[in-house]
Amino acid sequence: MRQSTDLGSRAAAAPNSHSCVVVIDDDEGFRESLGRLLRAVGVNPRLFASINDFVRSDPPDSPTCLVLDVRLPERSGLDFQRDLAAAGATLPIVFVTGHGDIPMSVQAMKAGAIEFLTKPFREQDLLDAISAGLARDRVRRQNDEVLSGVRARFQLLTARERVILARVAEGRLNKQIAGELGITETTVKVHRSNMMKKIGATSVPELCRIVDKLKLLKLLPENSKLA
Amino acid sequence: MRQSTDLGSRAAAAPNSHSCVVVIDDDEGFRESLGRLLRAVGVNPRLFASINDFVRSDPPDSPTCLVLDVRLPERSGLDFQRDLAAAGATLPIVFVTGHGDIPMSVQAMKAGAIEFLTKPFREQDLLDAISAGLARDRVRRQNDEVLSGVRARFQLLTARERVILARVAEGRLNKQIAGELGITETTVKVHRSNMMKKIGATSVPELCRIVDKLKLLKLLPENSKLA
DNA sequence: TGCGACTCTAAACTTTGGTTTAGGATTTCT
DNA sequence: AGAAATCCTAAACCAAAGTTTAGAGTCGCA
Repeated sequence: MRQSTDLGSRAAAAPNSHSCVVVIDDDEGFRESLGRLLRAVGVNPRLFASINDFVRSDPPDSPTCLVLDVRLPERSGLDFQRDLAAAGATLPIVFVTGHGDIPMSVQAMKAGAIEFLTKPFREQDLLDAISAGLARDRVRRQNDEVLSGVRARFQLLTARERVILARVAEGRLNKQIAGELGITETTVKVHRSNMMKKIGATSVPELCRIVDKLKLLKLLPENSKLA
Repeated sequence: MRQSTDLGSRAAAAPNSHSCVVVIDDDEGFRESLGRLLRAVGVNPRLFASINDFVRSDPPDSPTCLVLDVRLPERSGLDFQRDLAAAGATLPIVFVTGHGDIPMSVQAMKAGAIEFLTKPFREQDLLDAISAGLARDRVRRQNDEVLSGVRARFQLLTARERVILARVAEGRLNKQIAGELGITETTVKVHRSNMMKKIGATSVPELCRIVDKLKLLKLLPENSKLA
């Protein structure tokens, strides 16, 4: 039977060399055996006995997938999942547990877990889930990069330029903007020109796309008092 | 204990009068008791003994939530969920089962189920899930309405106008479009003007938003051969 | 106090967008 | 064959966008 992902496939030489699989489980035997399995398919896992051990370690700088036991000595895996979400970290999580129940699995999946496996499980199922998790994190990281770039350029804008940006993206004419802000059309044109250069847009549609990205992060206070 | 949703709350007189809760379960006793519960909180449920009974019935025209047993005589609830998704119907589903396991619940949640409850369950948990499902379907229906309107207007466009639409939304100048299509700028202006009227946009940003909605439905063939 | 950033303005100019009017050529359907 | 839709074009015109140059007023901060 063919597997549909790259992990565990002989054809994939080292497509995951720049990825990070974190295993957190208090059972050392399981941890080590999982470590061997992962190394066998070409990924270099980081093994931890507890969540705190992981939290204290260096944060990974490559696409990451967590393999997490639900029942852990300090915090439970589900609690940790909630904490991560509250902190804005959306790391993909594959839960693995020996003593799970349906409400647990449902809660985990509702909170965005990639997979919820019960021991014993088929190795390929875990590898597939990890592969999916890494793929998701890869996409998230790419989006984050783009977004942080846009956000940085937005920070370069003056208060006035931000207002102009919003109005232009709404489709208002220079004349209308000038009237609404109580300034002349020439001034609007100057601000607009400077804004477009700073934000890095060469056309209005391009500006719209940038604004859409910013809005996803709620960075624009919609209608600020600056108007 | 206070409930966080409208269902089962005394304050909600009839906020769900225009909604449809479909119960599919082969256990008549359970079906009827669930029906009484739902009527008690102000919703008028439709009860079915099998999936085929529901499929043969009139499709609901108001926000809908399915309450589905996983194990059913003909098709399993999970199979039905997959069939619905394949058919493009994204009805919210609340699974209810007496004989579930973790893989089942994980599969259901992965496929977008609202909730997966095991009998016996707390009534309020079910009501909360139904309420969440109805809310999701309400949002989906609103989006669908907007989208079908946009799609209908897009269908009014001629082939040429659709090309112009795409280029304008990309930020191309009339001069560039004319050059790329091998026609004069005047012609582009005429097509563009007609296109804007037909699609119902009064500004380029407005056009961009419309195009974004269309792209979500993959209606625009990106780079068509008409260029 | 003085520098720098921000905001605003005027005037003159070029480019682009948008509309109208008045056609010609082609295809499609009845 | 005739009507309708589509696609194309020209000329002329007005509105809007964008640029440049040059300068004035305000504010905060070193």
